[in-house]
Amino acid sequence: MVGRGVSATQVHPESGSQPTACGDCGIYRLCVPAGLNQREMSLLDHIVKRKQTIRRGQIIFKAGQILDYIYVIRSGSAKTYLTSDDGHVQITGLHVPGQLLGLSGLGSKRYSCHAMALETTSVCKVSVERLEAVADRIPSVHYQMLRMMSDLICDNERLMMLLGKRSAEERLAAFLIGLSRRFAARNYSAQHFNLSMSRGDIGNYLGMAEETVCRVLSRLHKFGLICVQRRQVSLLDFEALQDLAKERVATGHTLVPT
Amino acid sequence: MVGRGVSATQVHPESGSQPTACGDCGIYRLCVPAGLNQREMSLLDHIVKRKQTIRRGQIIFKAGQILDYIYVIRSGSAKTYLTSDDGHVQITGLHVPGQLLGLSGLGSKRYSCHAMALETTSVCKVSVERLEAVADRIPSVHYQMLRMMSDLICDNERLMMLLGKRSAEERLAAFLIGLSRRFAARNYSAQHFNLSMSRGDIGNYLGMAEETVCRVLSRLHKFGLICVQRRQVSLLDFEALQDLAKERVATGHTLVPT
DNA sequence: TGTGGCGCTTGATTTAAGTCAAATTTCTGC
DNA sequence: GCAGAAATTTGACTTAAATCAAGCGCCACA
Repeated sequence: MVGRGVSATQVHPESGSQPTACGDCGIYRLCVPAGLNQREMSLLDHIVKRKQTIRRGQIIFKAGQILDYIYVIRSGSAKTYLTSDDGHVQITGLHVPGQLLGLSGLGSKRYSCHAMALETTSVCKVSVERLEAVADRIPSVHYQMLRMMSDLICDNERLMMLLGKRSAEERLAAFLIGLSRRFAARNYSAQHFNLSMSRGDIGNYLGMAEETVCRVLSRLHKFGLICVQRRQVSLLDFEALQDLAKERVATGHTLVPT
Repeated sequence: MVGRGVSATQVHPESGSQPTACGDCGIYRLCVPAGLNQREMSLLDHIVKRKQTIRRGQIIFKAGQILDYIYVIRSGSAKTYLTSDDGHVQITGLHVPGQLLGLSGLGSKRYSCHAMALETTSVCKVSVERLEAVADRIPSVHYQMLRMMSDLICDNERLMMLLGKRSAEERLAAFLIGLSRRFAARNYSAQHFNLSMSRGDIGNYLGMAEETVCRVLSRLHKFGLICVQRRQVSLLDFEALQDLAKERVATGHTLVPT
């Protein structure tokens, strides 16, 4: 059984410590300072407001606001989403430690989407103005920014592939595998983790009804591919999940109860 | 009746002329040199290989190849797409004049997707290596790159909103309106234009079957919102299309034949 | 100028997933 | 600890869109 109420994010050795310089941060390889030398990193260090804590459900920024800060997730997670005039909401991203929030607004100087913490989340705040000043002096910071943005675009491309034309089962399997890989890259457990989003949010993100998310999760559980209890997930058969996520057989290849 | 076989893209005053400096290019405001001064633009001018012509169906680059050039569409259009190991294809973008191709590969130094011309298309080729050299000397070029990438991310966010959870009718209406707006921004006709993609491609892009694209287009035609003949489209009732694209009424609000 | 083929269209049928509804469990604030 | 709210689950039914299938029309190329 999976430990109840113990979030995977609490496993990280970093949490609970005092604000740290970028070089000592557990995720700096995934963050802006990756590839900078000592001197460059120290310049960056000076413009980062470290370790703001944001509670679950709290809004980090809203679409349309002036883009004053870029946020980096240190621990926890956040969702980004758009809302249309008719009240429809679309979640556009699920963000985990090491990811930057706000990049899509750099062009217009305004946030292009809303961002909300999905759990208690620790972020670094970087003033855009000062970041630009530093970037003008250190070309590699510019390249880091470009890298992170192009990575974001690649993520979006992959997500589009997922949303394009796949069954609910395939999408959810791919979603779980993708999450697992991202956690693995951050030294969290790839097998046991916490879905910080509600069923409704997952459904919105993946383009299916909340009830469908429940049903598919139940089915995957019943067939022993995963174990879900509320928001705790364990991936039991990674291989089978991968097959489900990738394979496209012409005739409806789905799991059916015996 | 819409002129048969005359592509909207041929309306542009630019086409047919000789290679031009960036400052004389009809779309420079949408392109990298936007906002540069004379001196900066002239530096950029020197590293641009102008006016390569690519024929319909020709591949511009493939995913995985070393990212040597960024391409800018001068006229025509291109699609970008991903392929998965199982042969599934997902179109991730439809690109029109002024848009850059290849940006998503900047992080990994390899193209992250394939790109193919949808019609006879004219592009500028920019060496990434030399672009980076120029960008290191002219900070504003860096900002232009950032701007174009963040715009691309915004486009993707909006697309995700579209694909998320909307009916076939809404998606197609939004697709047509979006295309129309993009053409308008480029001084092409917002009312009459050429769908450079096949029904199959549109379906793939919007996450629906080819047959559904046909049926929805027919329906929109029958109700007088648009006029379609093969790939020539005229938007006859922009208002109604907008309503269709945006409005979300709880009870299935769709056009039904009397 | 005929012809093969691809792209498009339309109809009939099936089906995956949505919607509605209700029970149950878990969380939160007091 | 308890009441109320929120999240999750499951079942029954409906439906939008997919699939299967066949015919048509335009275009390219011999």
